[in-house]
Amino acid sequence: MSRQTDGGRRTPLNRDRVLRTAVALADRAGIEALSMRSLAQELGVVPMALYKHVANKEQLLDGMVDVVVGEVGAPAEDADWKSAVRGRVLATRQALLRHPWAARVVESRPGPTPGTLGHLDSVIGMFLAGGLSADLTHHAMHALGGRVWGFTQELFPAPPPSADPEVQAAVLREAAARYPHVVAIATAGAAHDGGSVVGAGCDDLFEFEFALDLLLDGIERLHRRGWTSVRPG
Amino acid sequence: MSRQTDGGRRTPLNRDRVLRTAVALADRAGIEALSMRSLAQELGVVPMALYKHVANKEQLLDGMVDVVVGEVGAPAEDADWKSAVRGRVLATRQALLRHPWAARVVESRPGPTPGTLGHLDSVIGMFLAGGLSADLTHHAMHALGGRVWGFTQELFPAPPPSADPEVQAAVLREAAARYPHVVAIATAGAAHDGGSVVGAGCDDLFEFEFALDLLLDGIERLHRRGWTSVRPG
DNA sequence: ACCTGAACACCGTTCAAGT
DNA sequence: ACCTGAACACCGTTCAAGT
Repeated sequence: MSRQTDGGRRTPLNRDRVLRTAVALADRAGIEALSMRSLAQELGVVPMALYKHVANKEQLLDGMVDVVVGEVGAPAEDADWKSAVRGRVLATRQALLRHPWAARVVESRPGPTPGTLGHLDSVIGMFLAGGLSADLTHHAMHALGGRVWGFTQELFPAPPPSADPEVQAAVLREAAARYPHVVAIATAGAAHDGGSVVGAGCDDLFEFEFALDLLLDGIERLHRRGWTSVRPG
Repeated sequence: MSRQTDGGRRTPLNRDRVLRTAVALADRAGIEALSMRSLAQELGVVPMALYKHVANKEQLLDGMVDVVVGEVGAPAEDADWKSAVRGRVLATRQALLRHPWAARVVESRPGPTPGTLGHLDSVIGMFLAGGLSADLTHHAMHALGGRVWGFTQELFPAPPPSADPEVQAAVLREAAARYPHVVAIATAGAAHDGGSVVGAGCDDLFEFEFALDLLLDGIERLHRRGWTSVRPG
């Protein structure tokens, strides 16, 4: 249904249309369903036609990342550095959440794209504008790591969604014997989500902000102390 | 050369030999060179023979992860919780550094393996033994995120290794115009590595410990304050 | 200038057959 | 019980040819 039917003549391909269709296809069918061949079919075109607009699949993925990065709005101007960074990171998180495949693809890129470099630049600029030294800012960026992109790789994405409550109980009993500590904190920490104990997810935003604030507060403390890295030259 | 030549009769395959050969092949040739077919060839066997010992490639990767996790030694017993966790995390880091592909594969697994669950269990046990509440421990584990595995996904793995110093200078000049903040902290922070400014890497262990200690210190502070998560039930 | 067809060298996995 | 051969339904990418 999304196939082009403009009276036998197709609107000519261009890089932008290729990238946007790829993003839409990955959103709908999952990133594993995105191949040069499936994307070509989606565009009503033969696979080879794509290679006039993207050099190869790697460059296609780079381009898709920049489409998503482009969806992050402009940074706020007025606030202090800490809430400026905080806000920007959380805004990036929102953009990435709209495309479930995006976090994984960003991680998999072997190097920065223009879009991701621009994003890094804007976050670094906030630290520097707040008076942090280039040295502290450098390490702060490393410490934030994946969180600058608005995601954290979780220990494991989702707890197994077992339907039968009897099976759940049996699984839990066996797990408690083998991994007592895991079960202890899973049942304690997940209580707030209201669901069944074993299948309950965590409050992702809470966990994300918990770690983000732990890091930002620590960085602020170092900044106030005039911290510098003392290392052998 | 590594092909079996035991007088025409092959030593029978078993799961352990399949996994260890897969680990060795990934170490030597890279994870992208590991296919069911290349692994079979390495073992002097037809691809289908592997499927008697691992259900599919996913299970092969799970098994490889557990081989690596098995290389992490036993945890230290006596220390306080903070240095116990710190030591265990750094030991895990060492094991993962021996297998460059391992961090990426751990990240890519859709769920925990017995080995990774056991590893999580031991780290959680250290927090609980130190008197942290299950609640705080839960969030602490989330905050540590990938760091419990001994790695952090870097912003980007490696700076481009450009040979010609003239090209380097030109690249730097163009980058400085477009991404001034990135260049500012790259040149400041990388100075300690002694190499050329643009191609210098960072001190990975320093960055890793910087973030790890920021988190552990923050967690310790919350613990001393008797922190609890207050969330709507 | 832009798109196509046919082909190459790969994948993971199946099935039915061999020893 | 364990391994094999042939085949299936895929990949990304090339080359030379079409319009």
